[in-house]
Amino acid sequence: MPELPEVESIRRRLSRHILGKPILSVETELPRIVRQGELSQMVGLSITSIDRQGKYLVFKTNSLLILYAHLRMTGTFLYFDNAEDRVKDHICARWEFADGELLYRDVRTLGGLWVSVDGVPPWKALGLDPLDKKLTWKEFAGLLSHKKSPIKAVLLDQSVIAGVGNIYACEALFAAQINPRRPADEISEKSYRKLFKELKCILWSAIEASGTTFRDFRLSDGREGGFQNFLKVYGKAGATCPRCAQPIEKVVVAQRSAYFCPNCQK
DNA sequence: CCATTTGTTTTTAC
DNA sequence: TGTAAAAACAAATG
Ligand SMILES: [Zn+2]
Repeated sequence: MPELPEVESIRRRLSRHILGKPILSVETELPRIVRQGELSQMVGLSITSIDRQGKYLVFKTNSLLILYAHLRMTGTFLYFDNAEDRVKDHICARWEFADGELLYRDVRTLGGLWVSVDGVPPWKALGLDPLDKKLTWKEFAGLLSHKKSPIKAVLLDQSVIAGVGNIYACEALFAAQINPRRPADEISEKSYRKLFKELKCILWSAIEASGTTFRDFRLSDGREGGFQNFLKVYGKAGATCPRCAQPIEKVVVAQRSAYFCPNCQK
């Protein structure tokens, strides 16, 4: 499930391979995933930069055209040199360069691509990036602490903080020892300070490890990320808590599964 | 066929 | 009017 670290890992790898190369041809194998415009509009252009906004990827080109992408559950971008073997199944779109090929692969096909020529992004509201160097813990606390919803629901709200998904919300709350069901307005400043620190630490560590491979996620070269080996609670219902050895529980918070230690997280 | 998985948008409720 | 909770939605997998 691509969240901020997985999307960032993809962004970094693609940036090393496709910038400035003319797009010779484009094939749309699953038109349904192109939510706006046509990929064929990109033929002849080259990508000048790749940015990330929350979990969206933003491909700017040497024209006004911008390609936006959201990977949802199982989407990923793959890049292969001409000589390399590559996966053949579940490919939704391909961009051909002189020396290689960019692929969008999506097993469950819930992701989306938007071709925009007016500069209007596909998202309605996106909050701040938790890794924004200018963001302070007090600002972070200010954004969350007036909400009455469970803290986990607020962390997942992309209009508040952009990029955190289920895995890293669970892991950050465990590290900060906060119960995912606790209302956001009942959390102390001290706890918010710890949550902000732990969230950033986990996200940076996950980027360092090239993300988490859980079920379908693969890196841009088809290999797995490494952060799943560092997960403490996500997907570990029934396992013993690494902090207190009590069992990890799985509950539903805001229509999402939440994994936590009832003994450590208050 | 159903449960499960996800983030976002839409709808409903307060 | 605004916020919050719930439902809808996309589609494939086991
Ligand atoms: Zn514990």
